[in-house]
Amino acid sequence: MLPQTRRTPAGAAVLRGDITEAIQNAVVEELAAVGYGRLSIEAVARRAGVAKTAVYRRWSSKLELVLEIVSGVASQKLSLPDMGSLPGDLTLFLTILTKALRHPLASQIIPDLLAEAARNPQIAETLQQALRNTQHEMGVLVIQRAVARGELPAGTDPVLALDLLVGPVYWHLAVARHPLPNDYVPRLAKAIAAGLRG
Amino acid sequence: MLPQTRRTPAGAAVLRGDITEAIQNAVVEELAAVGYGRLSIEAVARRAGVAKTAVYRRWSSKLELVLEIVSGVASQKLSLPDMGSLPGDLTLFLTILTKALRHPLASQIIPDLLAEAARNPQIAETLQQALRNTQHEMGVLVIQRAVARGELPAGTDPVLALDLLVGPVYWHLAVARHPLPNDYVPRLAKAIAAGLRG
Amino acid sequence: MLPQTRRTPAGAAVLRGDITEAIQNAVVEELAAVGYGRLSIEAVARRAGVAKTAVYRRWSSKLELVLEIVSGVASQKLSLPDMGSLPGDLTLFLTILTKALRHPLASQIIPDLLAEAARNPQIAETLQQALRNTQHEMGVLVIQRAVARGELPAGTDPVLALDLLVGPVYWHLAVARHPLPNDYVPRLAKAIAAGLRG
Amino acid sequence: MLPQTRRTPAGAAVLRGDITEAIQNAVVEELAAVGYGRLSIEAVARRAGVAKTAVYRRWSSKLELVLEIVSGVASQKLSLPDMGSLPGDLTLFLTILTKALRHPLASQIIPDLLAEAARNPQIAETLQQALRNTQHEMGVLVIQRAVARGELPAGTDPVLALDLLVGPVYWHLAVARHPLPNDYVPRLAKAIAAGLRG
DNA sequence: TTCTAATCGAGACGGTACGTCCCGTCTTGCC
DNA sequence: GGCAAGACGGGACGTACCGTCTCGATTAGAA
Repeated sequence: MLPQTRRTPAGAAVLRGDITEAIQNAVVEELAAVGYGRLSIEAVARRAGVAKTAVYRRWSSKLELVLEIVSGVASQKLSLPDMGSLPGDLTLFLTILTKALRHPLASQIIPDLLAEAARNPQIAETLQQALRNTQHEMGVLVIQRAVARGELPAGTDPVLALDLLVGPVYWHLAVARHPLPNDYVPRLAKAIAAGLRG
Repeated sequence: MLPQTRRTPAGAAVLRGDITEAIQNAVVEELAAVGYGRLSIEAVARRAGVAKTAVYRRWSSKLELVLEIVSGVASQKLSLPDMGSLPGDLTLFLTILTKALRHPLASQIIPDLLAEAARNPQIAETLQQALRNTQHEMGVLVIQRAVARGELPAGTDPVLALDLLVGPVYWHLAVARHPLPNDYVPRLAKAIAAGLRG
Repeated sequence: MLPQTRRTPAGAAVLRGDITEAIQNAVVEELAAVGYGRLSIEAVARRAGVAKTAVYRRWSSKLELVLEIVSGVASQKLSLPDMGSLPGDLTLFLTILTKALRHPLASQIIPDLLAEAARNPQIAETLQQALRNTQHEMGVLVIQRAVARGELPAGTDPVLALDLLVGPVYWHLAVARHPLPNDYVPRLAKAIAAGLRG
Repeated sequence: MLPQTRRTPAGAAVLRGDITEAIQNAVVEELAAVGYGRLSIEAVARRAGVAKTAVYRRWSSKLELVLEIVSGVASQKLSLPDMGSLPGDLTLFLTILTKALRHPLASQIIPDLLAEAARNPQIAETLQQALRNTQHEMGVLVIQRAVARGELPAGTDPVLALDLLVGPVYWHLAVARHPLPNDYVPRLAKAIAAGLRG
């Protein structure tokens, strides 16, 4: 039996149940293209090859639409393997972080959502949770391991440590928007390790 | 002699020539309120208590409007007095930076413009220049002084140093949007100094 | 089954499909109020309680809008029952004419459209057609009947006759804007009959 | 001594005191071109090659501007020489009337002012006076002479007579906008004389 | 001759309407 | 019942004029 199909005027055939997925993909692309502020259900539906009613039947506003997608990403708790030493853990963490921040969609969408979070508490809260489930947990884990190994003093402030870990890379990539120079990650890892120790 | 005034139908009296200023203030407020993407000339004019034509007579698009304002801020080259030692210079720099980033309008507008810069090269370029004239120059100055004093090795990378200087604070305040804990600035200054030294 | 309705934000319920009619009524009222020259689509939409787009979806200019309405009136070909004698026919004709010209909207709109016709050929043409379908055909009919009855000579010029029939009433009501004195219609009918007979 | 001149940027030299006259000419031309409803002081000033302030210093509104011009025309009381017989007087009167109504500016402006009079009492009043000073007085004179000569009965209604005199010509020229056929005036005069007599 | 007052142009101001383009909402009718 | 199609009200666009108002320059006549 053939899967049920629908035909758009352009002739494209889309699997029936894939409408939800098509919309969500379209949302991500639209977010990257025009940002949250200019994102419109109309454009999302157009990009997904779907009628507006199909979108509104699933989500009642563009806020809901975006939050559900961000939440989906945020809920993936990441784990960080133990590399045996603070510099090793730092290097791995920074490598993962730089890779994530260099992903084209992420680098377009994240600053936009952060900006929107400045005026929309629901987006802010969802993003905080996403941060907590990713960078925060991973970063704290790195610090705890280093303290346990005796590489860092017991009173090391995880908040300050996290700022030192994530801030420079975020600033360099997402704000200053420069490419990473050679050996950036290991040199940064070394500096952070020294900074936290001293 | 009284200054010449104009009277709006509503009876408000506005100093002539202040129209330009009123518009620019309105732009800043609108940017903070709704962001660049949703900023409309119509709303700016309304908030400034001015006719749309008065805006279009001065700027031909909302991009020009915003760029001129950002450029205005960016052109104020700041100087940093020499505090005599690296920790002193770092503390002063971080104090200025945290104060700037905690300004309500700045904390609303900067992330928005950064997000917009991801898809608008002109905004990106203008922001880069603004950064260069402020954080960048000040930060490099701090490093050069420390090298001259022998507090840092001659080969210290100013790029990495700047990322360490600005990144954590920006991340903490503008991204994570948390208040600064006690003694944050001196502790961060100490950690950065240690990190840069070795 | 109840008729389908739409609800405006103000709560008014308007029958679907009546939008076209509401717009046309508004056009007539606006024409009477401010004339063709100052008629604006915006005001029409406002008066009709309808969005501007709803107007532009139907007509592309105020000229089209007005022409369609005038054409609508013009297309109603009127017939004139035979009263059996020239004075009778004349009286009936003049009665119908005076009634039409005393209608408040007509007396406001007709002079305005005539004035506009002096500089707009399309309006002029449409009005000519309207005249032909109403006064002209009826008037010629009256003359033909009288000739057939032997009340008027065979060579009676219908053009001159029509001018005598319509001109005085139009002048009195629409130009001089005076009310009709007592017995005006029968006295005028008698004079015209005598005049045509020679 | 040369007359004092002023120079416009375009280089045209205009006699100083002629500004008033230039404006009034421009008003007449604008009235004919766009009608009262769309007439604007701005366009008048432009056509006259004069600044808007020069107009507003003399008249406070376009109504005043137009009324003064119309009044100027209206104040010229016309007299009609006695041709010795009713047909002769009628023919002369109709000849003058048709000549006036065929003047290009008149045929453009009169219908427009009549239309405007339907919604502006001041214009209506001024026009009535103009009519009274021209057609009305002349027409009544024709009737009175004919009564005195015994060509018309004593009880002849001057109002009805005037409608018969002016209406057909106005209708034919200004409303139906047709050219006058051959012998129109004498044939019309004959018909009117017969109509009034019988 | 200098001053003052009037008048000129030029043009910025607030405002209204233009005709267009999207948008979110809602209804309809096909499948 | 879900879907597309599309009309609806609404809002902003950027433009074009308009009447009002202010300005600086030029002129004319009085001091």
